[in-house]
Amino acid sequence: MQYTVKQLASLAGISVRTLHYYDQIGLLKPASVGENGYRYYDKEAALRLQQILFYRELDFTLDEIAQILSRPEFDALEALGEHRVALEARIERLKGLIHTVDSTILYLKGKTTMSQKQLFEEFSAEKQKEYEAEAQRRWGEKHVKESQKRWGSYTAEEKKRVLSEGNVIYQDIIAAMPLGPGSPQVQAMIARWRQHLRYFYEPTPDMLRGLGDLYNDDPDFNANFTRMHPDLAKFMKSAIEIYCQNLPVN
Amino acid sequence: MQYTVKQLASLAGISVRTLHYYDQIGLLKPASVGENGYRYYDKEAALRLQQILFYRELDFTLDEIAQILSRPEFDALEALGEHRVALEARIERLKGLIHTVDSTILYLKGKTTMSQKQLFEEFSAEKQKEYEAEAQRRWGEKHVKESQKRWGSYTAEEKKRVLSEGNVIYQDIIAAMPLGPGSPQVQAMIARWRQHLRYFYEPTPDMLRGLGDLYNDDPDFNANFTRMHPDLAKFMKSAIEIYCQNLPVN
DNA sequence: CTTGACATTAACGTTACGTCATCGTCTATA
DNA sequence: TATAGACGATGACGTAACGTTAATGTCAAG
Repeated sequence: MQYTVKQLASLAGISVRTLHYYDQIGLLKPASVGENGYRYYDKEAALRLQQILFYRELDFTLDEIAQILSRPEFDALEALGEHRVALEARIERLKGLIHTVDSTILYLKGKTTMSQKQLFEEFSAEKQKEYEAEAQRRWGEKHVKESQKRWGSYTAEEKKRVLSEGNVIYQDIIAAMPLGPGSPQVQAMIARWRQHLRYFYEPTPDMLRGLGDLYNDDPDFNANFTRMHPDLAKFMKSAIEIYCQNLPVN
Repeated sequence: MQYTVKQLASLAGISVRTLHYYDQIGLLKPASVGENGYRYYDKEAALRLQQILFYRELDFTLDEIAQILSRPEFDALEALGEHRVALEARIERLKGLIHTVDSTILYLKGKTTMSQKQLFEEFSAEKQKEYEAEAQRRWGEKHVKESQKRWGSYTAEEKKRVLSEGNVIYQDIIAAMPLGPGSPQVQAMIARWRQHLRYFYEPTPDMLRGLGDLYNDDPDFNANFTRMHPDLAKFMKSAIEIYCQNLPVN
């Protein structure tokens, strides 16, 4: 029994174009081609198509499907195993995204907790000066001046936005604390946090470590972090340490 | 303070090309363009870029991001809410895929015996309740009550016999799959299967079709069928369809 | 003045097809 | 037998969000 493109397509619930395409990339060739150029598929081709569609539904790329079908069954098992891992990673990522969405929603709804607001204000007011003094002791004059300049050049509105972005990050980190400081999720958040710091200055790995210490040792900083979560400062420090260790050597 | 493309790009951790692209599509225009054609960004642009990157990390499309940033904050909330739902749907889908991957792995490992037992237990235990709930949504109360009554009136021994009979039918169908869903052999098995359903309720053609869909769409049913053979659910559906079409008009 | 870093635009490649557009082929019917 | 209409083919553009050359212009430093 032979199928034309239309027949096979409607049988499998796909479009004719898809069959053309699969022929084009060599994934599924017709059993024969008439001298009029028409494609004719046989049952074997139909079965191969079933396999293709099965793996396609599993979100394999057509390239991967070609690999799997060309190699013996053993490769299929291996590919499925790896694919499973990839799917799980995607789920974890999506879960993280949902969480961030949630905290952003909360923030936008103005449900910022008292503690957040406090962190907020303290950063923007005189604490900034103390912070600068502390930073100066730690990293010298140059960076501090830059920090001052950058921060001072923002309007009040902008400062508010920047600080609130920081709050979202901290809230995310708190939520991810059970996963451990070395978990990919937390490490990704640290990366985000590092990006965030650029509003203030260019952070070197050493400075990141220094901040980890600062959050623990400085009473004011420590108080702010503890207000959000009792273990946050400590957690940040170890997460930062791991983050710095995994940084490319450059 | 002005940034060149490179400066802003490395500040934000993105590529120059990305900035070019964002300019091109009008998502982020430079604050000014020199007469040499160079793009210059100011801090306002940098802040907007931060927003863009934030939403981008949340898997919003650039189109959506443009919408969100152009409308007031209220729209952002709405968008985030919808986005949350979409993310959850993606997770559910991925979970289903993982399940299918697992059963396919099991199948390829030749663990069919084990899988039969599992089908067995899941069908007989709580799954029966869920199944009834689903059936209720589909066909209303009457049939379900009848199903419950019939099924509930069997002893454990009888239930076991009925379920194992079902498994035998499915295994027969799997063996006959290469013959095609319209083959007389398979059609005879579908008739046998229909008889078998009478243990649960009186199946009308419409309900048979509904079952075909259910076996494909419901994750639990689908998982059970996929465990036996990756294509069984789809195959059942088309075989049922053919069977119903060839049914005498009464 | 040269060199090297950085800037620009243009254009193709990527994935898996959808969607015309143009044109040839087959089949049933007037 | 002429023709309409269904079906076949190929070609080419469009999609999303950039990556990647390529060719060329500009700027700061030595």
